[in-house]
Amino acid sequence: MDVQRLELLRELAERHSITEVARATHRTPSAVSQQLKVLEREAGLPLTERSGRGLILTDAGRALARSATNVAVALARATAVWDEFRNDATGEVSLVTFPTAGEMLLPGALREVAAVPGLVVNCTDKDPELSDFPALTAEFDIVLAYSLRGQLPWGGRGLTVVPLMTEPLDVGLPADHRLATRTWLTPADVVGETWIGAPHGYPFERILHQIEQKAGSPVIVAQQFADLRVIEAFVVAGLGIALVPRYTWGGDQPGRLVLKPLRGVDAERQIVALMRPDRAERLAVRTVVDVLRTEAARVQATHAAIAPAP
Amino acid sequence: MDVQRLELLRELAERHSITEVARATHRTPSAVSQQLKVLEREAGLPLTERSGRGLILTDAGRALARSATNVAVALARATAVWDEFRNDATGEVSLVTFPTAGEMLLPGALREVAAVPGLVVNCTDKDPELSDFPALTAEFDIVLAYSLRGQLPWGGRGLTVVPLMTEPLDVGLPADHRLATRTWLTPADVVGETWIGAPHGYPFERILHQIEQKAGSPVIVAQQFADLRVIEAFVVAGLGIALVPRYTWGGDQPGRLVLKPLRGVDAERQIVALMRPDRAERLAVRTVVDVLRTEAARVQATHAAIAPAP
DNA sequence: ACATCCATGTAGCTAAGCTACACACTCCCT
DNA sequence: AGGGAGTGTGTAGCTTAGCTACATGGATGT
Repeated sequence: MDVQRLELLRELAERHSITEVARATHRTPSAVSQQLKVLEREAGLPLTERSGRGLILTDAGRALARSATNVAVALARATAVWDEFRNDATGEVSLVTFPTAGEMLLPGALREVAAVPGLVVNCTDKDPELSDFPALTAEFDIVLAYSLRGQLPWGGRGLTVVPLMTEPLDVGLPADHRLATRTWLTPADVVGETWIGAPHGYPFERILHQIEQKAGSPVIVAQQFADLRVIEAFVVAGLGIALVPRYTWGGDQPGRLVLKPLRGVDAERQIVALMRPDRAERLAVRTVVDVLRTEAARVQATHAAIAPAP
Repeated sequence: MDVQRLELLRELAERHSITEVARATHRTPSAVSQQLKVLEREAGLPLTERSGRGLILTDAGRALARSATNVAVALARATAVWDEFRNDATGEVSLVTFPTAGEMLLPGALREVAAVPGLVVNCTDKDPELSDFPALTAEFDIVLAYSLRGQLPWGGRGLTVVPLMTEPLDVGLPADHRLATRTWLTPADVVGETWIGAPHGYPFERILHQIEQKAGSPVIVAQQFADLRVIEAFVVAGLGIALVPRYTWGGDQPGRLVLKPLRGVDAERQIVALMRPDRAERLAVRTVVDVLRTEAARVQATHAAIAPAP
């Protein structure tokens, strides 16, 4: 069976539209349609069926698309093998990050990457809801994503996930707050406070729910911001307290914002690299991921040194 | 990378000659040569080098050929997936067997296979030396082979090996032999006898060596035959004793030939199905192998019932 | 030294797969 | 209801990858 056609089917499984597949593969929709029709004839059973004006895969189609992924992985691994033979981690790698990880990891990582000649990394930042991370793998080689402990929204979807670090989420307080002298806090300590929260779909929301459950009373969320800088400004202004990622909080509020660890709830997030399995095999991609891993370890070690965990 | 070209490289790794690859893939040598040249240009480094009038693979070429096998496996698995969807174990499967296994397993197995419409099995028999079994996988989908315990001549070569049964090798005696009343024998019992052996490269030879080692004196091998029927005839004629596979000995010498188990040496052989990994994934091939496995179990159970092991 | 077997060039053809355009269908919005 | 914008799918025609047929040059062995 022709592997190109399988590839098209696999793209269709992700993009849910022939037009989109055509755009992604630099082809005409007609060409895609024709090739899928040939594939269907060879298979001898329907792989797609119309649903409204788009079309969706049948069970057989989905199963075949899954196999197609394995083929793509084997193929990518083959090209990686000979890239290794030439020691040639060359090419373009596209990466999308959420803001805080971009700030924390990318500058250091890209400095390392610059040492590899011919390796180009194109970065963008997006601030998606938690559930939207997997969809980005269709567009980008590497997706920096986060999740809370135990929660794996990208499990079972056949994506490759490489853990980079786990980052504690502390409680950010103004320096003159009544709790600012404590070494650590419990849900009961903070449940009565006014909170600066995050919009729906962001993980911090879940931790506030945990605090409510542990303390037995609801928290008061005054504002909801996606941008951490804004949140920090509000905290410093005394308008509330907030959950702040320990390694990521801004140095632009020195002395005016203090972080206190939270005990009794799983207050940490996992930062991972999320990839389509075939793309994860490319030597250039693997090189970038390796750099990210060491950079993450470096950041974590640095913070542990200057402020040892309680 | 084009998978067809990788396939050609893989064939070249096995057949060691462009002409042979061309013959096997129904192409002209020129076409094969051109495609390999394209592959080499894409790879950016030499994959083959001339050796005399033929050519051999470079290290890079071999590594790439190995990856090509994984691609072929993934691809074969994909076509198997949709064959399963259609419940369509159709096609031709070629099989080569050594004589005794062919006699023991194939009639029953092919009767089972006949129940699957559209599944055709083409069988041949060959009586190769032990070391020649792997080469046959280039030509046949399934190779029935045997090996002694602990010995795996086809390990590390990337072949798929499915165990079918382990068959004890007993000592065949004429019915009026002085040892014919014993229930089992030791190396010391039989080392002084005159033996009918097998030619070089056959596994029985190794067991005779083991007998010599255990008993401490050399055995006398009078004749060397490959065909078991001939051996049995010589034994019945009182010209010597011989190692005889327990499940395979002929019923054409009823009462005139008795088998006695041998203790103290590893007197058994493993009968396995040997396949190229990609071919092993074909649904039709897997179906035939499954039938062979159950048939082997049936034969083994039947013998255990009529003559329980000591 | 000649015959033989090999890989590999070159010219030319066939057919797979693309684009461009036209058409049919579903949805949504006024 | 009825366009308009979205979808997938046919048809005609072209481009080119990849094949065959034949010729060439190097290595082997008698």
